[in-house]
Amino acid sequence: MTENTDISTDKTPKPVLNFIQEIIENDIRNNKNDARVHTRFPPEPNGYLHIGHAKSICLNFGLANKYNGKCNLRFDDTNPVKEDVEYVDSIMEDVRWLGFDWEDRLFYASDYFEQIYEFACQLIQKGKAYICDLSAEEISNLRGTTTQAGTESPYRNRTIEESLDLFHRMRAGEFAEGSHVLRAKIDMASPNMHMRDPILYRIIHTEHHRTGNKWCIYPMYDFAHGQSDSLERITHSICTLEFEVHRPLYDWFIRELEIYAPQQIEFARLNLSYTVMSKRKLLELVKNNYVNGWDDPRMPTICGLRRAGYTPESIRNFAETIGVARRDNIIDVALLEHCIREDLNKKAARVMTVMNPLKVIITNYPENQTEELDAINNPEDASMGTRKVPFSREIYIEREDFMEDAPKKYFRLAPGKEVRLRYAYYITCNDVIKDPETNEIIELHCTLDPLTKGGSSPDGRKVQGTIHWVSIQHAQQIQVNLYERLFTKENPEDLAEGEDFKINLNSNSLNVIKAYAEPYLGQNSVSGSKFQFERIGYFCADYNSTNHSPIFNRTVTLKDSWSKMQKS
RNA sequence: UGUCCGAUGGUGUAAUUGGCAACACGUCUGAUUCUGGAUCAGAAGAGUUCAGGUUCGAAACCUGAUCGGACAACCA
Repeated sequence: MTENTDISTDKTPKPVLNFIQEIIENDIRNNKNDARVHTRFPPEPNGYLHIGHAKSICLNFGLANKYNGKCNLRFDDTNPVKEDVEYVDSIMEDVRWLGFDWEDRLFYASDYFEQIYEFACQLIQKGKAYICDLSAEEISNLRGTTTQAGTESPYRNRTIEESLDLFHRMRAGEFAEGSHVLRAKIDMASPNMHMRDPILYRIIHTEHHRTGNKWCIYPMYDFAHGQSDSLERITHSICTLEFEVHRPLYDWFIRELEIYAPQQIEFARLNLSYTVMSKRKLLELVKNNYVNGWDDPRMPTICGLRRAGYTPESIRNFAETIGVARRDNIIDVALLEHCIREDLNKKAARVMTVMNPLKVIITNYPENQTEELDAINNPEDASMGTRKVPFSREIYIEREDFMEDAPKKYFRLAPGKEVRLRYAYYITCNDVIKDPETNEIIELHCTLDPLTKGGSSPDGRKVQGTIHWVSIQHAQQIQVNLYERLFTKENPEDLAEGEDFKINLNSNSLNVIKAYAEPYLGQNSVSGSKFQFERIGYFCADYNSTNHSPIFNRTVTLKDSWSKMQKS
C-alpha cells in the first residue's frame, strides 16, 4: 500500500500565484532579506483614493498578510503646493475602511527630509551632484529629446565646494524659487531621459502641511521615494508600470549612496470600463460640479463606492478576482457589480418598496381592515429572521408590473390574469380605470382569493408571477437616488481629435425619485445600512438620511433577465 | 524615428516553468424557485498577434515583423 498521509494536498487545487507572489516565494526560498517580506502603500496626499488605489492597497497589504510580513502606510509628501491634511485624513480612513492595518507604521517622506538632505550632500561631495542655475525652461531645452542626446549644463563642472555652499544657502532661504536646483551628474546622452542629470531638489517657499516653514527646499519624488523605501527596509517596492523607467535612476541613487536596496516590481494599473481613473480628471468632475463631491456614489473613489453601498469585502474580493499582471487592461465594471451583488445577496435584508406607483384597490377586501403578514428578511440567511408587513384594501404596485396587452411571456399582472402579491394573496385584475382625458391608467380593481393568504393556495395551482407591493395607508415616502454609470462610453477617454472626455458623460446618471416603502425600512435604517429592495436592486441609506426623511442610494440593480429578453 | 515594456475566448487572469489551453465575469440553454433575484446543470466562444527557427513536442525558448503602452514636469 502506498503511503498517503496527507489526502488534503491531493484535493486542494494548487494555488495560482501571480507573478509578484512568484518573485516573493522565490526570494523567501533563497532566504533573501532573511526571508522577510515588507511592503508599503505610498500615496501622495493630493487627492482621494479610488478603486485603482484599492487594487494597490489590497496587493501590498495582502502580500504582507499572506507572507507573514508587514506593510507600511507612507505618505509621499514632497510637494507642499499640492498636498493637504484633508487628503491624508481621507486616505487613512479609506485604507482602514478597506480593512487594513498599518499598526504603528505610519510614515511620511517628510519624516526623512533631514536624512535625504544628507544624502544630497553626500552626492555633491562625491562629485555626483551639482547646483544648476539654469531656468526651468533652459533645463528643459537642454535635455534633448527621446531620439537626441541632451547638452550638459554650463554649471555641471562647478566645484564641489561651490555646489555645497550654494546648496546650504538654498536651504537657508537665500534664493528665490526657480533660481537654483540640485541636479545629479549622470549622463546627458542616456537613452533614458530620467538619467539626463535629473533634478534632485528645488526651492519652494510654501508651508508644508507637516514640516511647516522648516524647509524651503524639497526633494523631488524620484530623490525621495527610493530612499524612503530603503530607510524603511522595504523588501519589495511594488508600483505601477510607469515607474519602470525610473528604476535605473533609483538603483543609481542606492548604489552611489551605498544603502540598502529594495527590489522594485511594477504591475499594470487598473482601468475600469465606463469611468475615468486619473486624479486630474476626477478632480475636474468635482470642481466643476459634474458630480456632488469626491464621495458622489457615481465616482470610482473609495468614499464614493462606500457611499453607494459597496462593502470592503466586495472590493477586496474584486481586487483578488482581477489579478495582477503587467499588461494594460480594462476591467468590465460588470465584474465589480457582480462582486457587490454576491456579497449583498448574503447580507442585505429584503424589503418591499414601490418606485413608480400604480394604485390597486382590492375590491373584495374590507375597507377598514388591516392585517400583518409574515415576510422573510433574507431567504439566503434564516438567522436574519422575519418581519410583519401590513396589508390593506389599497396598495401600490409597480407600474411596470401591469400591462394591458401583455405578451404571453409576461408573467406579471394583466386584465383577467392572476399573480401573487409577495407574502400576501393571489389577486386577479378585473378592471382598469383610466383618466378619460389622457387615457392614462390611474388605478386597477382586483379581487383576492382569501384562501391564498400568505402566498400559497391549498389547491396547489400555480401563478406565473410574484410582484411586490406596499400598503398605501402604511407606506412611508422615501427619497431614492437612482444612480447609473457616469459615462455612456466603455472607454470615456477614447476620443476624436479635440474632443473632451466630458462629452461622454451620461446625462442621466442621477435620477432622484420619491418612492414608497413598507414601514420596516424606515424603522430599521441608519446611515450606511444596506437593503435589497425586492425585485429592484440593492440600496444603501445615505448619511443625510433621517428617520423622518429617509434617503437611499442605489448601489446596483438586481440582474434582470426580463428586461434583457425585452431588448432582444 | 530612440529606449524600455507588453500581446492567450467578448473582458480579465491561469497553464505544474517545454507535454493535448483552465478559471472567473459576461453570453446562451435547461431545471428549480413566493424575488424574471439566488441556486443547480449544461453550452457556445481562443488553438495563444504574424512569419520563420530550435525541439519528438512551443502559448512558453530564439530571430524578425506587426500592433499597443510608457518615457523629454523645478508633478507623483
